[in-house]
Amino acid sequence: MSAGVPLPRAFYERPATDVAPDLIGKLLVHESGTRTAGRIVEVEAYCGVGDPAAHSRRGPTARNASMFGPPGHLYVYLIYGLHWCANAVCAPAGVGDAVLLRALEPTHGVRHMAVRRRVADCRSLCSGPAKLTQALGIGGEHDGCDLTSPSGLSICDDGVVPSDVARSARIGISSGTDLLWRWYDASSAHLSRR
DNA sequence: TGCCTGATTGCCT
DNA sequence: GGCAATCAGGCAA
Repeated sequence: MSAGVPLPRAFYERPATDVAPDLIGKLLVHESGTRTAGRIVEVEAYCGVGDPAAHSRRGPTARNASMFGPPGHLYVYLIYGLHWCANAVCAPAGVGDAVLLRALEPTHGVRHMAVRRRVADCRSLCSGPAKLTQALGIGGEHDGCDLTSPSGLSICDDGVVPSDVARSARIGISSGTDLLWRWYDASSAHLSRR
C-alpha cells in the first residue's frame, strides 16, 4: 500500500485558513524503521499575530520559533506539561501561521500504534491532537523537521479525495471561538469529537 | 522570583 | 461529569 508523494513546499506557502481544508484526506507519514501513518480527518487553522488563540499572537519566542520559520515544516509543542501537539507551518516565513493536526484515521502500522498508545480500539489510536503524536511517535525532537522530505516525517497525497468536508468553531480555546477555522471529514469515525 | 494558565487526556466517582 | 497530572511561557510584583 503506497503512501503517495510528499506535498511540495508551495502547498504550504498560503494562509493557514487556505491550507487547512486542503489537508483533509492527506496522509501524515512517519518513517522510523517501521512506517506508521494515518489519513488526516480533522484540522484547525491558527493565524499568527491577530489570532487571539494562536501561540504566535505575541510574536516569536523560543517555543514557537518554528511557527515563524519557513512553510512546510513541523511545529511541535508540549501542552499541559505532558502532551505533544503537532502543527504544519504555513504561509511565508515570519507570518506565524500553522495548522493543528487534530485527528487521523490509522492506515499504516496500526499494530505499532496500538503498542505506543497502549490501547486496542482502532478509533482511540489517533482521535485527538495528543493521541496522534503518541501513536506516530512524534515528540519535541521533531520540532522544525521538514515535511516535504520523504524520509522521517512527511505529509503525502495518495490521490484519495475526502467525501464530506465540514467546518466548525475551533475546540479547546477560550477566545476566537467565533471563527469557523476547524475542518473535518464528517463521514469519519476517527474524529476527536468533544 | 513566583504565580497562573494552557490548541489535552484518561481515570475516578 | 469532575478533576488530577505536570511544566514552560508569559506576566505581575
